[in-house]
Amino acid sequence: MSGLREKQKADRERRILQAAVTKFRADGYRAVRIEDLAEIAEVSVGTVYNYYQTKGDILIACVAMEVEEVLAAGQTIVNDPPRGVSAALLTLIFSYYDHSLEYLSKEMWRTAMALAIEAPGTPNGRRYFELDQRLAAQVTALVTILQARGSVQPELDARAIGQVLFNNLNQMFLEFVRDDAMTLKTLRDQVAAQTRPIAQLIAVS
Amino acid sequence: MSGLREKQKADRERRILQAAVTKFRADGYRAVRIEDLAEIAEVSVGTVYNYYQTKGDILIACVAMEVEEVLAAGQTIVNDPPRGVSAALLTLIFSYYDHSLEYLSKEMWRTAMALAIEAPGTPNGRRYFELDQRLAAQVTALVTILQARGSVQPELDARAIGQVLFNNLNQMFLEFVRDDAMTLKTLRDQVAAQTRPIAQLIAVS
DNA sequence: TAAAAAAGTTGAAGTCATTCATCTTTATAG
DNA sequence: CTATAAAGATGAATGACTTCAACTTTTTTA
Repeated sequence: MSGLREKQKADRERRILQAAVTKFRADGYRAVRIEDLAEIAEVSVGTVYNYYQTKGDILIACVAMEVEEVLAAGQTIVNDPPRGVSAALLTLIFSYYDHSLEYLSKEMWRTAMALAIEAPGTPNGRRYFELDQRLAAQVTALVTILQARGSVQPELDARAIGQVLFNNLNQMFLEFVRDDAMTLKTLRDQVAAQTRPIAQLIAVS
Repeated sequence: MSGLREKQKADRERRILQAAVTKFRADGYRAVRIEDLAEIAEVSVGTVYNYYQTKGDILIACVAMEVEEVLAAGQTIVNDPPRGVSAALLTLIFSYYDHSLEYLSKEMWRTAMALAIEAPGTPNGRRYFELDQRLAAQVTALVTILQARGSVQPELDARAIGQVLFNNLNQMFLEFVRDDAMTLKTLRDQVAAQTRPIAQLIAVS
C-alpha cells in the first residue's frame, strides 16, 4: 500500500494552500506568519517549507490558481470575440479585471507582482512571468483573429500591437492594485480611454 | 553657532547614501546588511534608521538620484526633438534606457521597483511613483509637441497615447532588469519594434 | 560660563523568515 | 512479522531588519 504517503502529502499541501488563501485575504500577506499557516494547516513550520520554498512561493501558488481561471475565461472571449475592434479588446481586458479580485486582495496582487520582479530566477518568479506571458499571448491571439477577420489592418505586426496593449493593461492593473482607494470602474474607464484610440488606429477604416 | 548640528546631520546622511550606492552595486542589495552601511558611514545601526525609514528607503534614495538625471537628459530631447515621430519617440526612450545602468545595477532597479509596488503607502513608494509619473508626463509632453508641430494627428488624445507609450517602455524596462542576461541592445530592438508601428499610426500621413 | 533643555546617537533586544540535524512514520525486504 | 531503509515531519537555532529606552552631544537660557 504505497498510496498512504502520497495521499497524506497531497492533503497537507492542500491544507497549507487553503490556509494561505484564507488567512492572506483576511489578515494581509505581511501580517500572516508561517507559524500561523502551519498551525491552521496542522503541520509544523518546517513542513510548510517542505512544500513551498518561501513564503512568497505560497502566495504565487494562490495567484496562479486565480490567473488560470482568468486565462480560461479569456479564452472563451478570444474564441468568439464581439464585433468591433474596441469592443473585442475591451471585453477581453475587462474580463481580466473583473475576475481579478475574486479570491485575491489588492495587497496579495501587489506582493505577488513585487516578488516576481524581485526574484526572477526563483521558481516563483518564473511561474508568475510565464502566466504573464500567457496573458500577453492571449491578447496577441485576439489581435490576430481580428486581423484574420478583416477588422484590423493586415500589414500590422500583431505581436507588437498585442504586446503594447498587454503591457498597458498590465501596468494599469499595477496602478490599480497599488492604490487601495482606486475602484474597478476607474481602472476600466482609464484603460478604455487608452485602448480606444489604439483600437481606432489599427482598425480598418 | 547652530550650524554644527545641521552640518553633522547632512554629512552623516551623505555618508550613508554614498556607502549605499557603492556597496549595493558592489555586493548586491540583498547581500548588504544595514550593519555594513553603518560601519562604512561610521555611524551606528540606529542612526541609519534616523535618516532612512527602511533598508528599501535607502535604495529608493539611490534610484531617485539616477531618475532625476534621466529626467534632465530627457528634457533636452523634448525641448528639441528630432524630425519624425518614430525618431523623436525612440530618441527619448533610448536616452532613458542608456542612462539607466550608470549608477544602478539591474538588481537595484528590480528591487526598487518591487519595493515601490509592495509598499505604495510609504514615502518610498510614493516617491518612486511620483518619478514614474514625471517620466510619463515627459513622454506625453513630447507627443504634444509633435502634435503642435503637425507631425502627429491633431485629434488624438496625447495624454492617452503618452500613457500607453510610457507604460510599454516601463514594462519592457522591467523585463530588461528582470533578466540579467538581456542586453541593452535587445531591449532597444524590442521596444523599437513595438513603438514604430504606433508612431506610424499616429503620424500625419 | 554653567545648568537645563533639546536633538540626536547608540546597540542590545524583538520579530519573523528560513535552515538543518534529529526524530517519526511509512514502505520494503527477508 | 520483524528489521532495515527511505521519506518526510519537526522545532530549536540562525541571521537580518527594525525598534526603543538610555546615553551623548549640541544648543539655548540665565
